[in-house]
Amino acid sequence: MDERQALAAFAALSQETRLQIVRLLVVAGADGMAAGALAERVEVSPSNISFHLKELERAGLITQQRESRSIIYRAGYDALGGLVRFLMEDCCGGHPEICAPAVAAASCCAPAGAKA
Amino acid sequence: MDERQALAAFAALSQETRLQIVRLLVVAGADGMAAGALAERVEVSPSNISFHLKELERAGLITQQRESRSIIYRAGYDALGGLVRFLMEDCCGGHPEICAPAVAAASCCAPAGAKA
DNA sequence: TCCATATTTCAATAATCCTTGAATAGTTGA
DNA sequence: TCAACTATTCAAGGATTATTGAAATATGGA
Repeated sequence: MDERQALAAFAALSQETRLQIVRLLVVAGADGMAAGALAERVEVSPSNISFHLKELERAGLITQQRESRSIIYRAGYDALGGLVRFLMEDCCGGHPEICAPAVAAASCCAPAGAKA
Repeated sequence: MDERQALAAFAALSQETRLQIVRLLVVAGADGMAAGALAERVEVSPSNISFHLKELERAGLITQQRESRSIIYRAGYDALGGLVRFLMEDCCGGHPEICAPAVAAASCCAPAGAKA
């Protein structure tokens, strides 16, 4: 992840519809969701969801895969992780306790036993 | 962290100068940096850095504190952590191994021994 | 008080982004 | 092949955001 990619990713996430899409896909996990299903959930037109999905893909935050008539979108967990890493690089000047809140945040779904 | 705050935060991070500011402050830790020092490092005019610092503060990502003539800015690690948590909420549909890359990302500066 | 330092505010211009609806393209089953 | 379903593309208009330089504010020391 370089600065250019990070900027594109943050820009992608700074729009309501797109942020909702990413969050839905993050929850959906490996199953992903079809474009139409996403459009229903976030209540926007097909053409509008398509516009935003393209933007998210261009930013590298989601992937697409055709499955019969539908196109399934999935969260790009690697890219999301890379984004967090880029933002927190060399953080807190050697005093880990200072940025503990930020670090702890990502233990979101770690299996019991793994700690941040 | 609600959606409104998250959108403001991502919008704030989606601009080159502001992203550089946040990254510098994340590295600076508790010491923070003065507005002028930031302006020098990212090579923009005083008025421009001021504009972007205000934007970052409005988004809740940084804090300011006057110290004699200078105004010292510091990263808001709580807000950054909250942002990550918001993005990853209920992630990966109950399959933690899928979003492991994202979770691992935030072990950035964890003290030796802690791992994600 | 006067000057220098450090930073912010303001107004105007330039650039970018979102929404909308109609038209187009790919896939499937009859 | 035809019709239905699913999704994307395109162009136009409206709205938001960044940059610039000059002027203003706040602080500290002579």
